[in-house]
Amino acid sequence: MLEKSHKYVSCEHCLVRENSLFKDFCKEEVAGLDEHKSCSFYKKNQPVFLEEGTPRGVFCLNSGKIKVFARGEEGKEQIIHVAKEGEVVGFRAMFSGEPYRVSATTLEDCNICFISKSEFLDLVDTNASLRNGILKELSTELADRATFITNMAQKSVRERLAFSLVFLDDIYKGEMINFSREDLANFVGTATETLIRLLKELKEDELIKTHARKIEILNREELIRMAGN
Amino acid sequence: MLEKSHKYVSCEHCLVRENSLFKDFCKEEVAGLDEHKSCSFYKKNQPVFLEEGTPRGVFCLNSGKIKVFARGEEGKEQIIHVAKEGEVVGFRAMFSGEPYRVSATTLEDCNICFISKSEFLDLVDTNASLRNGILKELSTELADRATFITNMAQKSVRERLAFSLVFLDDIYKGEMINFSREDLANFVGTATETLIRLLKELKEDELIKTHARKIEILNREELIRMAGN
DNA sequence: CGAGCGATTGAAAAGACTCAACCACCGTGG
DNA sequence: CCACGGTGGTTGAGTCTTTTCAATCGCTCG
Repeated sequence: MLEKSHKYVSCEHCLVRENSLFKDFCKEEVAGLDEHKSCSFYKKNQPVFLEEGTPRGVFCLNSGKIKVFARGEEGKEQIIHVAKEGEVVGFRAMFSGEPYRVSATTLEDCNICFISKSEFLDLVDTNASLRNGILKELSTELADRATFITNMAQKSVRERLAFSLVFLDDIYKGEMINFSREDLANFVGTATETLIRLLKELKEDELIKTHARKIEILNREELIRMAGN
Repeated sequence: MLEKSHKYVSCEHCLVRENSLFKDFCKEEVAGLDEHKSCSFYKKNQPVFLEEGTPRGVFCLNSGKIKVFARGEEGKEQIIHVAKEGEVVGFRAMFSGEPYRVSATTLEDCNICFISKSEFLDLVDTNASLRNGILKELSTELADRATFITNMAQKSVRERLAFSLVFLDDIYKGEMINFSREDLANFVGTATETLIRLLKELKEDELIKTHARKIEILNREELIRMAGN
């Protein structure tokens, strides 16, 4: 059961909009957004959309973090992306004309605004700056994924872990990384046990420190070196 | 040294245009394309564009095949994509505002048409159907890469090889797969020696047959089963 | 307080990689 | 026409990483 309490956030006063695709919207456009969007509260570990489902609109993340993942053969998750405040999630599926090919789930409590597909596509049609932002975003992400593939294919698990920790450190700017071991393993692309063993080594080398499940980065530079790019 | 002989192919009579991004162009638009494009002949193993280079336009593949690849830490190639006749290559970089993040090289002799960045972006601005085609293409490819990442992370080399062979079988429709062992290894994401050993097993199981470097698919169904998706 | 899930550890096995050598084919020049 | 050199393909042996399976621990929640 989806338990969503409504906690309205106006786009006009949205603090994270400046990081989003809608950053260049003028006053009228923002007002238009506000009129057509809805807001929902999602609890931790609640699905936002599911593979195979029909895309009905885009999700603008007002607060909280989300994981986007695909499932491999035996249902094992592979986390493809971690989205944070300000990000618009699920807009790729607006253009593909297909069901979702990935799923998204909240990693913590989230406030998420929803804009319907027709509304969003209207905006794309009429707003050149949004359109260009989307083209740029899609292109950049495509290149990022090429790097991701290369890392997966050529780096050791240890290197990928270092890489992932640095990546997540950016996402959790300021705070400690708050990821279950399983999620972290599914992001790095390894078995949970292997991940835990490697985390232990990093702890012994004083590159990180753990506080229960939370991970604190102690030596970012060395992790970057270890990641090897 | 780039040795290119010019062998002009008009877009109007281009047999592969119907598969390309430009398939919906009307007569006038095709004429416009023709006016602004140039044609070049590329020999086998000739670079089309290089990582770090500045994108100046897009390449429309009239005949031949191209590999698109990233380089890992020690310069090892990871092949991300194989493009065939009709495909437009390099258009992602038109939107990202960054240097190329991947390289492209011909796998065989190719005829390639070139459309400059400004011309291409003009077309995108004025032609909604092209624009939508691009948005769709980018989105679909993004999802494909999510699958690619998942395969890399979760499948064994044997499964990835089976997957790759089926994939290449589609690209080389009708013909045998004509890939160096090293390129194939760099596509599967493994060491050349491992690749050769696994090919040998597939030969013993009569799923494939090799003719010198060329690979003939004997049992596609079983390969699909083996690939596991 | 007990159930249950997530985190952790150990031991053994499997998968893949590296290194080193060898083979086979192909085009070149004598 | 043949020896030569070079590149790409193939094989073998040994090693290391990573996975798997099984078991234990520890904490949180009802």
